[in-house]
Amino acid sequence: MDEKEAAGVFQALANADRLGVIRALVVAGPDGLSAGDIAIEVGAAPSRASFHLAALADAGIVERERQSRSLQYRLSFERLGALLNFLMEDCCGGSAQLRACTTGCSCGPAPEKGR
Amino acid sequence: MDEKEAAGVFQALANADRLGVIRALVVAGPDGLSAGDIAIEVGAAPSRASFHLAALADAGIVERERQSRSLQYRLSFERLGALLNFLMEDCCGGSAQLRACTTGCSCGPAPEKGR
DNA sequence: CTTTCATTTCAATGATTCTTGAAGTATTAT
DNA sequence: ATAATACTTCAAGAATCATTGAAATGAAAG
Repeated sequence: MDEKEAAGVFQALANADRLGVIRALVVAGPDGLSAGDIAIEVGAAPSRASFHLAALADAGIVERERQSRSLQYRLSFERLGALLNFLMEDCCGGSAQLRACTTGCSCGPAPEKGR
Repeated sequence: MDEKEAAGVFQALANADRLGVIRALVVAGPDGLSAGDIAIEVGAAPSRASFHLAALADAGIVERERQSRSLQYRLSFERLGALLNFLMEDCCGGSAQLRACTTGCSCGPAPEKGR
């Protein structure tokens, strides 16, 4: 992932509705949620929800699959993880200082360079 | 950090020039860089660099301090770490699945909820 | 085959964001 | 004081993004 691609993924995260979608999809688990349920969950009209889902799908953050009438969306943890890796490693050089500020992660010592 | 604030910080990261600024500031270390040096580093005209630096400063990602004639910018690792925490913990509920996709971090087991 | 349901796409509009060059502000040197 | 340096702010225009409601598509049911 290069800077331009990462910028696109960050752009996809740069919206409260879309972060709400992600939160809902994490809660929903591996089965995901239908577009309609997501729309209700974030309190947006169908076309608005669809617009935001398309932005997330374009960025690769969500994947969709038709399930009879409805489209089921689920989160791409791989993609989200790749973005975090870009920021931590490629952009910030695995900075120990940044690592230290990331309390959500019970990290051991910084990994060796080039692993 | 709530969804709206996080969206603002993601917006600040949603630009290749600004990611370049961050990269340059990580490399520069704790002393940071002057606005002029940053402009050269990312290959942008002064006013354009200033515009992007203002976006980063508004989002709290960089801090600045006058040093004689020039303004010295440095990265706020705290702020960047807080964003990563928001995504990992508040938004994604500390998801083991996301953790597993974040190879940059040599994590042990997921931290207990509410630590 | 027509209707219904679920969702997307379209079109129009308004709001933000980005870029550029010119003008303005702060700080130091002569 | 004047000039030079280092930035920022402003103004105008182009580009992108978001919201709304209406129309179109795809899948299933009657």
